[in-house]
Amino acid sequence: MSDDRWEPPAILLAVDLVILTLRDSRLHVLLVERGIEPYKGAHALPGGFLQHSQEGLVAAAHRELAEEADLDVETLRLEQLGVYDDPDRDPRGRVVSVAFLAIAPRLPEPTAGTDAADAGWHPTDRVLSGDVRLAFDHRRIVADGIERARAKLEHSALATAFCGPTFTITELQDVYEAVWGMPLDPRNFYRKIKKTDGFILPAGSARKAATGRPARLFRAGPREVLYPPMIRPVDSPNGKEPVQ
Amino acid sequence: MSDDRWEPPAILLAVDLVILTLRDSRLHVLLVERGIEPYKGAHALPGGFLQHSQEGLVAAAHRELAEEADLDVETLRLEQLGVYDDPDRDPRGRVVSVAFLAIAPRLPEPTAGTDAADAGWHPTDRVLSGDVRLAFDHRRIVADGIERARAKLEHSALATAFCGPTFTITELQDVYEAVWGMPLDPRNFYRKIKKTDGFILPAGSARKAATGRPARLFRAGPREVLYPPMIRPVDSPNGKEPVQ
DNA sequence: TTAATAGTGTCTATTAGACAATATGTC
DNA sequence: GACATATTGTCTAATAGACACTATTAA
Repeated sequence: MSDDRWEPPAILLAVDLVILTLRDSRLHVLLVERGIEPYKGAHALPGGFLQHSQEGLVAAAHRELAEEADLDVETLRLEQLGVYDDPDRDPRGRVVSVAFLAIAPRLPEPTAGTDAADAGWHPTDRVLSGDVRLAFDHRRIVADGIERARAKLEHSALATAFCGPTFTITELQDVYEAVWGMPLDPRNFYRKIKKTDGFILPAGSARKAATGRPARLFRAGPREVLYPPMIRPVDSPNGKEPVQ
Repeated sequence: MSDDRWEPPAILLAVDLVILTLRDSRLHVLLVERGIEPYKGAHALPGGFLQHSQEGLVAAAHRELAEEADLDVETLRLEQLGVYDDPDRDPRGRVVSVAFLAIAPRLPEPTAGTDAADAGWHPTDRVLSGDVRLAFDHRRIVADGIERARAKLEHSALATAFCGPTFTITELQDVYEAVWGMPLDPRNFYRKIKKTDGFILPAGSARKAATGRPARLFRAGPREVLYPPMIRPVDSPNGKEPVQ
């Protein structure tokens, strides 16, 4: 610990938010355009410093999201993603940032707030590929957030958080396909979802049909943890052969 | 973000360490006896404040571990466990703590360092049950660390980190049984482990036998991610609580 | 009717789980 | 020999994956 004359180090605490949503069956992340230096004009995750010593991290995250993107944030469930503390990650000095992850259903285009020149959804693949360049270490944070979402889709009912209050099983499959980045067999998916007790519940009668048979509607069920889990087809994990 | 006359809040950053090991087939956690207020004399996780503004979190964790428990810490791989930021968690003021998790093979009894009156291994069940009371919110942190270890045993080769350089399959099973807290069938376990390519590699010939047939020796293989995963028998699909 | 999507059924290869049988050491 | 633990084998129920088939709407 410390002796009595020890001087607390000057370290700033910040929060960064990875907000993911689905638009046109593609995974998108919420980015702002930075209005101040450093990285002025560059894209970045919403976020900022804790404002006073009693402010909680989650409270700060909600505040920044409201300030920068004017999103209705009450319904978002923030989950701790990790701490980013590379001493050189911010040119202003030592900034330790706690990243949060949240999943949003289809939301209206956010309006720019005060601090950020612009806020909007960007396809995650354009961020990961480097086509959209992010300030600080935010690309890494986005990558970590996506990987977390992929993993959580396997073991939790997180997928329903991407959907509105009611949804079809095909819409739910769209979520899995977009986040996992791979196609799934609709028939096996349907069977697996319906056999997982408490994952989804019937919600009224059928609806929707630009064409084809109308789909039944469901809503999120009480089950949070999926057991057995949804299985993410092997893309190429750590060197396992397709078949022995 | 901030305007130019904004005063940085006085927030202290700390690290806490959950070091788990196996002793007599029971899961143990490393605790120190606090030598200073608050909670002087109580058990607590090793940890402490960042000492200067350029010190990294992992570096601080290593330093504290060396100071307080005099453990050879070079081989420990620290993994971020989470951030604990309840404004009331420390009576001295606002202390935000980053917890790390590490798994240690059987280690010698640690010797007390300078800051801590005593350091030693304590069975985790006595911590979780409340028989051993911890300072601050450290009981919660230990619980989170154990749950993380349980989950990681399913999908990673973490179990080998509990073992020495070489081990038998039965010893590996002991790890799973102790961390998961449930018995496993040795024959099915044996088959499952051996069919997972790259999990373990043969290491010399047989050895060890107080009684019974000598077991073959193995060492950790290159595989880090287990696919398909080890399956934790369902005893209660305990839900994960949302991060506050 | 056709087109298009929703939903069901069926077969097969794999595997988790239960547990018998055999191997190899010490006493 | 008895005993204890390690290792292999075998049977069965469950299920992921592939895919044919039926159902229900709009045009």
